[in-house]
Amino acid sequence: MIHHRWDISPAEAIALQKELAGQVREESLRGEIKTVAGVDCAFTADGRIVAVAVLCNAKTMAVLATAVEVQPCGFPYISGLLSFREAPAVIAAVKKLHPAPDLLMCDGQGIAHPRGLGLASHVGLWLNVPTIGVAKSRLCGQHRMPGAKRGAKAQLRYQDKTIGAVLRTRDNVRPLYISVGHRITLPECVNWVLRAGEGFRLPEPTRQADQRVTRAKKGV
DNA sequence: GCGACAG
DNA sequence: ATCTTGTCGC
Repeated sequence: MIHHRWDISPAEAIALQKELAGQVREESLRGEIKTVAGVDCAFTADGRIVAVAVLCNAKTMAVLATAVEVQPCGFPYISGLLSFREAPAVIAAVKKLHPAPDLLMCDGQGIAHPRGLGLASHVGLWLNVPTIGVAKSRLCGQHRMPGAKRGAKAQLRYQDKTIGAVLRTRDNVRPLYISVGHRITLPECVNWVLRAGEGFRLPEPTRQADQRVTRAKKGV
């Protein structure tokens, strides 16, 4: 269980990431996964961040509950420091979910990050919950393009290490960048992302959160 | 110095 | 992320 301040400088944030990365655990899921949640953020014109968390039945992906969190947002967007901008709101939204999810999918990288601590890993450590990094584009690393069919995948490599998977979730549609967030293995991440979505590029929990946050944003 | 760069 | 209509393709 980690804890630290969020109102720090970019230089301090980088130092903190290097320190926290060592606490990320890449291990098999424990116990039955009954619920899976997804979270996404949106920003208002007046500088506030809106986060929506959606809890789904892990077997049917039916939506069981949703939670919204709105906060003023201070930290700017800096590639590599995304969690310092979005994690506070994401964490608050997920905490409002009842029951707490058994697995969480975050919109961004997990360990597929230059210092090994993307949004999904940071949130996983903070909440001590298994997380998967589900990103729509690459932050770092190299890879070949996976086949065009749903399920095709390629390794995402960085500094001689496999840090994630480039996964095709729909035929002929841009692949997703999947990586371990915390307390899960890469093969399990790939399986859960595939089983969590059939007709869309994004897995259902993430797609629901993405869709609902856009609407929630208008409501305030 | 040049190019890359999650959301 | 956000500003934004119609349009091409499976």
